[in-house]
Amino acid sequence: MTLKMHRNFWLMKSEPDVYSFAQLAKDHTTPWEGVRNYEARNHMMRAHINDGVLFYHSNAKPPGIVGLARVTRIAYPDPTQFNPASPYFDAKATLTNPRWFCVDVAYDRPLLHSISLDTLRSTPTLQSMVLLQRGRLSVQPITAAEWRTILQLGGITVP
DNA sequence: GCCAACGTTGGC
DNA sequence: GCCAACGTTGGC
Repeated sequence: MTLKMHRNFWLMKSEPDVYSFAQLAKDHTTPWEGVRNYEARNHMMRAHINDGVLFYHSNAKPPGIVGLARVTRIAYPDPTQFNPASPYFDAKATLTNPRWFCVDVAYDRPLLHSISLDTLRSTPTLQSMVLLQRGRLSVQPITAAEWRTILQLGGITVP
């Protein structure tokens, strides 16, 4: 009888003007609402409780990874798709047939050193990061090796 | 604020 | 099912 620990890793982007890592520190946990891209959604639907999350600030100066979070609730229908007042409203979504899903993400810790996009680009072992291949995907998988490298770059010794 | 990259929509 | 038009993302 084996108990396999499934822990996957993700990078999630947010514009700090819209929702920052500092805000997550205050909120402790937040629904990762408003993802309206199928591939990003599909990644979230594969997330497990306790999966590691790299919190990435896009449209920031500089853009980069600023902290760690983790998944605390697996995918469920994103409530904003049903709300006509929300900017994320989707008229084609129904309660019985939702289109969009979100996960809950909890604050973990900041990186000691934020890692800019430039630094990621210039790190040889990170060249195959989805971020560097497919810039626009807002929820993307991170390999265990990339996770370790990034924590090391960020000055985190005990994950 | 610009604009390249690229995902989505909808007419056919 | 193609693909042109359109909208969005996100670095710069």
